[in-house]
Amino acid sequence: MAVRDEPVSRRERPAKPALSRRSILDAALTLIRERGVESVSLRHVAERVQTGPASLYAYFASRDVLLEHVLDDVYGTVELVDAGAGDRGWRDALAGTIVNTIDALGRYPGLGAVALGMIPTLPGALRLADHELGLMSLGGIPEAQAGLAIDLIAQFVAATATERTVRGAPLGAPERDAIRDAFRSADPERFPHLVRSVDALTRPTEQERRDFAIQVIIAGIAGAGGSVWAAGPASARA
Amino acid sequence: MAVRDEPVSRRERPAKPALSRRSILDAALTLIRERGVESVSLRHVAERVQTGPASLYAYFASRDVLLEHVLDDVYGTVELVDAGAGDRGWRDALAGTIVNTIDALGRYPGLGAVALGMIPTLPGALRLADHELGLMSLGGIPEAQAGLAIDLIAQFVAATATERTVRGAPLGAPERDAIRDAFRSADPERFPHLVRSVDALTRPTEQERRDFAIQVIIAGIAGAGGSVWAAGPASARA
DNA sequence: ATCGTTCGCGAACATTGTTCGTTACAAACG
DNA sequence: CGTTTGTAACGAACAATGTTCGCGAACGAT
Repeated sequence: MAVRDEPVSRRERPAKPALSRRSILDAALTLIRERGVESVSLRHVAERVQTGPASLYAYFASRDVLLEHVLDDVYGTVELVDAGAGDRGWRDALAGTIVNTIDALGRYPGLGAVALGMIPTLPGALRLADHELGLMSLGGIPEAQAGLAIDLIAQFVAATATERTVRGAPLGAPERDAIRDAFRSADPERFPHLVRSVDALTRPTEQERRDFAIQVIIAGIAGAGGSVWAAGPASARA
Repeated sequence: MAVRDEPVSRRERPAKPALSRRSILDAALTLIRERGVESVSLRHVAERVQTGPASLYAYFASRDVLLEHVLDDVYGTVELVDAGAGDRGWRDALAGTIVNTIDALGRYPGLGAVALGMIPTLPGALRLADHELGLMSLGGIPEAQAGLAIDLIAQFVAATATERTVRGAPLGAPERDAIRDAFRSADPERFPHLVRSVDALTRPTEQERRDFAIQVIIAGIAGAGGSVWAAGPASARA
C-alpha cells in the first residue's frame, strides 16, 4: 500500500528502463496532450511505459492521485511574470502570470477540471500562489484580501481552462453560429434583454472574454478596498 | 435515433405510469440530491423508473444530454431577485441572484461540473442570463460589457458550485487543519509570502470567500468602465 | 381478424478503475 | 555456493460503466 518515491526495480540494469514516478508522469502528460484527460486510463498509461495497469499502483495510489501530480507538474512549468517598474507593474505581472497559467493548462485538455476538484497542496501550486501573493503585496493589497484573491484567481484559471477544453477544439465558427441562432430564435417575450443583446453575447472572442474577466478581477481586487459586506447578500432561500 | 418530446408509450393505460422525459428528469434529480452526479448511471436512473437503461435513449440521446437537461431544470428553479429602490439596488439584486444560483446548484452535488462543460442554450439558463442582463441594464452597464459579464458570472457560479461539492460534505474541520498544516510546513525559503500569509489563506470560511468573489466581480463590472486593455496582457510564451 | 409499425427493453459489448494472488528476482544469510 | 526472504511486477479477474443491437409484443389502421 505504501507509495514509493524512487525507482523501484531492484535490478541494476533491467531490460527496459525501470518504472518510476517520473516516467509514469511523462507518459500521462503526453497522453493528455495528444488525446485529453478523458482518454487517460490506467491501461493506456501502463501501455506507454510497457507494463500493466496494476503496476502503476505502486507509484500512485489511484488515478485521481496520478492526475493531481500531473496537474502540479504543469503548474510547475508556468512561466512567472515579475513586476516591472512603475505603479501598475504588479497588475500587468499578475495578469501575465494568470494568462500563462491558463495557457499552460490549455495545452493539456481537461486538466482544468482536475484542478477544480482539488485542494492545492503540492509544490507547483504553492509556487504559483506564492508568486501571486508577492505581486499583490507589492501592490499594497492587504494580506487578508490577497488571501481571498488567491482563491478566486485559482478558481478562475481552472474554470477558464476547463471551459476552453471541454471538447478538444477551441469552439469553431459553426458552433458559434449555432449558439447565435439559438439566442436569436429565443422568445423575445420571455427573454427581451437577451434577444436585444445577442451580439454582445456572441461576438466576443475567447480572448476578449478572458481579458475582460482578468481586468474585472484585478480591478476588483485593487479597487474596492476591504469593504466586504457587513451582512451577506440578499438571499431569498434558507 | 430521433428523440421525442412527449410521452412515448402508445398504450393509453400502461401497467406502470408511462415513461416520460419529466419522470426521468425527476428520477435523476433525486438521485443526484441523494448521492451526487457521479452516481447517476443510466442503470440507476432506469431502475428508479422501473425500466432498463436502453429505454432511456428514447428520451435523451446520451447521459450527457440528460445531465444538460437536469442542469437546466435546476437553473429554472432559481429564485430571481429583483432590484429594489435606490442606486445600489441592482447590485444587491445581482448578488442575490448569484447566491441563489450557487445555492440551487449546491443542492445537487456535482452538477456544477456539468455546467462548466456546456454552452448554455436551454431555457433555464436563458432565463437567468436575461434577468442578469436586465439588472445590469438598470445599473447603466454598457451592453457590450454586460454581455461579457454574463459569461464571467456563469463561469463563476459553475466553478463555485463545483468546488463546493467535489466530495459530498462542505469541507470539514479536519481537512482544513490538514491544509493549514501543509501550508505551514512549506519551505519558508521557497515560499516566503505563502508561509507569512498562512492565516489569510486558511481562515476564511466558504461563505466569506464566496462573498468576496461576488463583491470583486460586481465591483469590477460596475467600476472599471469599458477600458479593456488596448493590447493584451504581457505574455511570455508564444 | 390481420398486418405492418414501432415502442420498449433484455442482452451483449467494449472499457473503465481497482484488487488479489502469484511470479520472479536481488540481496542477505548460512 | 545454496537457501531464505522481502518485495517489485504483473496476469487475471471483478464489478460497474455508457452505449448498441435486434427481437418481441402491443398498438392503429385496414
